[in-house]
Amino acid sequence: MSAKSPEDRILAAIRAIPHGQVAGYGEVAHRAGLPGRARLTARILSQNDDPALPWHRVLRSDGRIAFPEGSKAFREQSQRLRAEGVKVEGGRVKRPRKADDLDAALWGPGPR
DNA sequence: AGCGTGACCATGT
DNA sequence: TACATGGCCACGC
Repeated sequence: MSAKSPEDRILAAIRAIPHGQVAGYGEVAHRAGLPGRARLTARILSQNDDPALPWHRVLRSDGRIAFPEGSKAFREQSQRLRAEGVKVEGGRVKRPRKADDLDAALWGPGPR
């Protein structure tokens, strides 16, 4: 059967991140069935060459962009995130907490 | 085999 | 929130 390599799993986990949402490196690794391999995720992304991979949805665990502020990649990532409705301020991503998310679900873009 | 480096993380202060 | 420390794992020299 398909004995997938860790790389394939991580890539799949990243592709599984919904539009407008973000995830941490460790979180991605965990979802890929590789707990504790956050650095592996980072390395995969640095080596990836798939333009269809939503790498911009992957951030550090504290919601910060993993690039130095002002760098090219940094601007690229923040811009893409904003294009998906994610707020980015000071190199940090305002990620909706559960409570805020619930609020948004009730009063925000949802039905009614 | 040892050492340094890296798109990291959890914990403590 | 910011900084320091220890841990993790893969790669190159």
